[in-house]
Amino acid sequence: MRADKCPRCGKGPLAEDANTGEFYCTNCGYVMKEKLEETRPEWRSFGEEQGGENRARTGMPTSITSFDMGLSTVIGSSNRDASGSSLSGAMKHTMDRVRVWDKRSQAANSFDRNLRQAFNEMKMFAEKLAVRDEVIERAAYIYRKAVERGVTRGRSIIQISAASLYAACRDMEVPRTLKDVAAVSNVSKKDLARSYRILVREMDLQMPVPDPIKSVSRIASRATVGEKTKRRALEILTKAHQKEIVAGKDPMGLAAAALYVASTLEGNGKTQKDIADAASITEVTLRNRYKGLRQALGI
DNA sequence: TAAGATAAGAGGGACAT
DNA sequence: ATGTCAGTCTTATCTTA
Repeated sequence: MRADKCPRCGKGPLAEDANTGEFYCTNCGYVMKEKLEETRPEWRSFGEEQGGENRARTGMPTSITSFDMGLSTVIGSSNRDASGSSLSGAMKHTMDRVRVWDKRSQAANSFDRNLRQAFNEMKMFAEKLAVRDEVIERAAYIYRKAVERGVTRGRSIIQISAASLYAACRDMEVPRTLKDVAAVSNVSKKDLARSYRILVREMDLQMPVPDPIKSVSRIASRATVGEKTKRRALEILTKAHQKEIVAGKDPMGLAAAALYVASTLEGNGKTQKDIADAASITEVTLRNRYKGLRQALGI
């Protein structure tokens, strides 16, 4: 699996630097920008509703989910310049300073260690949630900002990681509920919700209002209702939106209710329980939305 | 058996104190 | 900071068709 030819001089062989894990050409000295394993494209599909046709590429050249942005060159310790002569005293001093900062970029401090751990957690959560890589990138960005602003102080990495991921989903309108994220992250829904709100408040995040329409196909596939019913549910939701009865309501509940109405209208016997289970809400909540929907639309 | 109704409890936002 | 209030969702239980 490992290429052993240098992309610059075409020869080789390549060797791994024991300290940095980087690969370099033993012939010309060319250093790979990436760890070799990450350079090959890796194709996979995401999400149950995309059905596999929506493919994304993993292994970005420089990813902010990598704690040091993938820049991992290390400055050596010998006080010699490129041609091998000794450095002047002033230059030695300068190089010392450079090395200090270089070290700091190597996860030598708690800031980077913290980020690295958080990113690993978020990747694991995201994998289980089957969300696209862009969402992870977004989550990583939010987390980094949160740490820089000191929002995370006194809160667990896991909690803020999960909250960042949830925030990223919200931000990018990927329909994942608090419950979903809580389940994969082992953080209670309550704590997750609280951390999420803290993130939003402390960082003045502007979140789009969750759109029930985005949730419909998710519920539909889980409850195995047909495409026709799904489209009907979408029409119902659009009408409901015009009647302005959707404000402040749980989007999952609305989506589920619309699907239930559509399903009844189409005459394929889905019970309230079927739909409610598929949407991870209670039958009562579904009924309440359903009642409002029927009223507003005169069904 | 499915659908509807009722009641109690939790958690958070808005607003006032 | 703390308390109250209205509104929402959830769970449990009972009734109705």
